This record gives sequence, C-alpha cells and structure tokens, in this order.
Amino acid sequence: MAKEVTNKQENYSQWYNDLVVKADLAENSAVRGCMVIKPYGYAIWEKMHDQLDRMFKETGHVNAYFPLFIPKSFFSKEASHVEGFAKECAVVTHYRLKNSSDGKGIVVDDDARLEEELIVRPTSETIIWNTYKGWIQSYRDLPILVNQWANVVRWEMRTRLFLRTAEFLWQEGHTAHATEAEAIAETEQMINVYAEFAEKYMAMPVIKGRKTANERFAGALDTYSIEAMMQDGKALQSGTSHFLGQNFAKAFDVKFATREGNLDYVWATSWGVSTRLMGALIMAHSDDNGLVLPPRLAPTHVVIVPIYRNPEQLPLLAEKILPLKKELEARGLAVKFDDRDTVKPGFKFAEHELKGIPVRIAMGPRDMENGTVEIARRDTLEKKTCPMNEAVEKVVALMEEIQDHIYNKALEFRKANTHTTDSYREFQEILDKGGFIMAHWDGTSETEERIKEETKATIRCIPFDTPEEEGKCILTGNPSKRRVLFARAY
RNA sequence: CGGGGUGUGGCGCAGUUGGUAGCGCGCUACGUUCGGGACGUAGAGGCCGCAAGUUCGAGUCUUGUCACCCCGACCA
Repeated sequence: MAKEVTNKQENYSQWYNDLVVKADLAENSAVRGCMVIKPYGYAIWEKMHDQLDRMFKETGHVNAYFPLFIPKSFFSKEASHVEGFAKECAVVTHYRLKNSSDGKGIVVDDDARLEEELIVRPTSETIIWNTYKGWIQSYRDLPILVNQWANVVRWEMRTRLFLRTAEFLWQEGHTAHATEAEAIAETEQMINVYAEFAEKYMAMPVIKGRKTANERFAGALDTYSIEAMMQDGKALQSGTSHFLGQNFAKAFDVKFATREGNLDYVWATSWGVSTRLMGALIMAHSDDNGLVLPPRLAPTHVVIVPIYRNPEQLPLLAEKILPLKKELEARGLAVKFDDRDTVKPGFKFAEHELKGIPVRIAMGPRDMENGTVEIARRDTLEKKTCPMNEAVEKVVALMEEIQDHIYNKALEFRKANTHTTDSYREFQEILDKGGFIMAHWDGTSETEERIKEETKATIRCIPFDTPEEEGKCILTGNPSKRRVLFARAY
C-alpha cells in the first residue's frame, strides 16, 4: 500500500479524517454524527483521562456522577443559559416501545408519552445546580469541588471525528464557593491546569486568555480558554474554564448562611475538556507518515521488531530481546515486542509509524553479530545503531528528548505563523495563508462580528500575557489598549 | 438547515449509445522472500445505498428516499 496520508493534501480536513481512520483511532458509527472510538484511540484517551484526573485531584477535586437526563424545565431557569443551549439537543419524549400492529417491527408507544420531556445533557450545569441546592446551607458546606467524567450530546448540524461529534466524552468540573474571589481563583487555577496538561503532556503550546462577550459560554460572566495552533494555521479551542458568578445560584435558588449570619447566593465555576483534545493532538503533531505521539501520552512507548530469515532464528532473537524488554519496562516504559510472523518488518515499521509509537528498536542477524540494535525515533525518523548494553539508557533518554522536541517544534511553528499587524489588508492576507494575528480591536461586539463576516476570523481570546499598548482598532481605527488574538478556528 | 459532491466485493475505484458487472489493494492456499509497506501461481468474495417507475431488458434513464463527505450557518 502506498503512503496515502499527506498534510500537503489540499484539503486539510480530508487529511485529518484519513489519518484518524488509517491510524485506527475512530470511525463513524451508524448513528448520525456519532463516533466509534476504536481500542487504539481509546487507549490514548485513557492516558489523557488518567493524567487529567490526577491533576484535578492534586488541586483538591473529587469525582461524582450526575444523571444523563435533565427535565426540560431546568433549562428555562437560567435566562442567558437558555439562549445558548435551547437549540441542538436530543429530547426524550416517550418511555416505551411496542410491537407494530402489522407485526413487522417495533414502534413507539404513543400511550407512553412523558409528561415532561427529558433532555439528554448537552452540559450539566442545570441538573448539578439543582442538586447542589440540597447540599448547601452554610458556609461550612463550601467549597464544593466536584468533577464528573461523562458523555454529553449536542445535535450539531455538522460533525467531524473527534472535533465535533454528536456525542462526546468529556469531564466537567462544577464548583461552588462562598466568595467571588475564591470562585475567580478557581476559574484561573483550572485554565492553568489545562494549559499545563496541554504543554507538558500533549506537547502542544497554548495561549491562555479571556473570551470576548460574543464567544463566552452561555450563562458565564467570564470564560477563559486555551487556544492551540494546528498545522494548517487554524486555531482550536482546547479547553475552557468559566466564572459563572451567581447566575446559576440565583436560577436554582442556592443560598447559604455566611460566617456573618447573612444569606448570600453561592459563587460558581465550571470547566471542561473533551475528546476534542484527541483531535488537537492529531492535528498538532502528525506528519505524512502518520501520528506522532508525545511519549507521555503514548499507550506504547517502544516497539521492538525482530528481523529474521527463518522461523528458527526468532527464538535466538527473542533470547536477546526479552531481557531488553524487561529492563525497559522496569524503567517505566510500555514496550511491545512485535513478533508477528504474518507480516514483514517493513510493513511493521510503516504500521508503527502510522500509529505514532515514539521509539522503534529493530534487531536482526547483523545486530546479533555486532551486539547492537537499531534505534529509530518517530518524531525525526532518525535511525541509529547503538550497542546493546547502551540501549536502555539511550531509549530512556530519548523519551524526554522526543517529548521536548515535539513541543519545541510546535512552538516554533506557532511563532513562525503568528503575526502582528496594524493593516487590515495585511490581516486578510495572513489569514489566507493561515496563522494567528495579534491586532488591535476597539472592544465592541459589532466590530468583532463585522471582522468575522468579512474574514471568517474570530477573536480567539484576549491573551493574559500581552502588555498594554496604545493602538487603533484594525477595522474601525477606534482607540484600543491591547492586542487580541485573531484566527480562523475549527 | 442552505450550496456542492459521492453511494458498485473488506478498502479505493472503472463501467461506453440501456444487453445481465470489472480493475487495484486486501483476503485464502502453495512456493520463493524477509534490514523500509515483497513477488509468482492458483482461488474465494458483489441481488451495483433503498423504493417505485419507464423498458423485452436498468449499475446505466426518471422520480422519490436514505446515508456519507466537502463548503457555509451553529458549536467544545
């Protein structure tokens, strides 16, 4: 089979889709807009899940689980939340099926209509705050720092594997606090946790910032996000953390007795990342040979491929390879010995590259004679012959090296494709090539909307770390105090 | 939901003016191979998305319908 995946393909979406399918990560299911996550794809998600879960617990959070179904009336309680989520949702209207009267198949039993429809959760703020009402009476009950790992459903018009599926896996943290300051600190803490995860584990640099009013989560006073650059120069929102103020507490009447004996509404946050991170991982690092996984998220770190002519030679190789495998495992690495005799070495090389395994060790008759192994790294595709007794140290060191190299490569790419401009014409030219733009904006929604209509670019965020500087809005020329991040986005 | 495209063995595709389906990959067996996706030989596998209609005859024409992909609008 010839190499078919290429990021030089005109259509980056197609490239991405092919890669997801060929690397055996996921496929479309029989259900519209839904996705089957295949074992290899799920193994990567599990690595992400485990690490994130660890980080949530380190910051004092605990896991819980809330219902999949939410009574429709809950959505009517928070006005601005209704705005945002009144649309694309799956609705349960009946609770029973029956045999059809013509004896051919099953129909919905019209007599089994629910009095109140249930919404399959698109996000859980409403049902969680309805529950928190019963949990909170005094400042002594606060804070509540709960996270849930769950699936949610949004009946999106247009879906794409991992980036936007009708059903997706995510985690959603929902916290309740006694003070505004504490809630804001939590919101900031969690966007930092996400950024650290993206950069240290996914090897994907991100820009942290605040969303504009237009892009803010429905019901939030403030939304922070991390934005990453994909290899086609487009932005992908990879995680969000919301400061919800007292909106949900007011909507669900969650009051508590303060230390001073007054009644006050609870302050809230919510934050989440989803299987979209898988899409980010794939699009940030992959190349023409397939996936490139950062070692810290690779389900398999090392694959060992034996090379031999006759089946009798395999045990001789295995004799050398198995101790090596054990040693590597003792150093905390996941090692696969690919001793399949049904495919040839060249095929295995290509297959493991497609799956993004960071390091490959090959060992054949030549190595047996010389006491060496061949070590190949996925990120650079470099191959080196190395004495057998140095292999373990070499591979262990490579893990860090590859992790750093992938991150730095992505960072360099982002730097090279991030531009600062004050000219609207140049602004449009840069967008057509793909990339991020730091430009001045007058702070109004109208301007933001117009730029979006004219260029398809949105304000991804107002980065936290940009300095104040006097300038003029890229579109209107009105005064601006700082540059914001513009890009076309997924 | 608007615009465009595609539905034919597991995958990717061809199929002429309508005449009863073919190619490549993959799969099975045997042999030679095995340090970058091997080669030869012999096989297996399809009521052409679904439903009506036109016709002596439909993969091909007509209508309807469904699914998927791409571009928008919506969104993580």
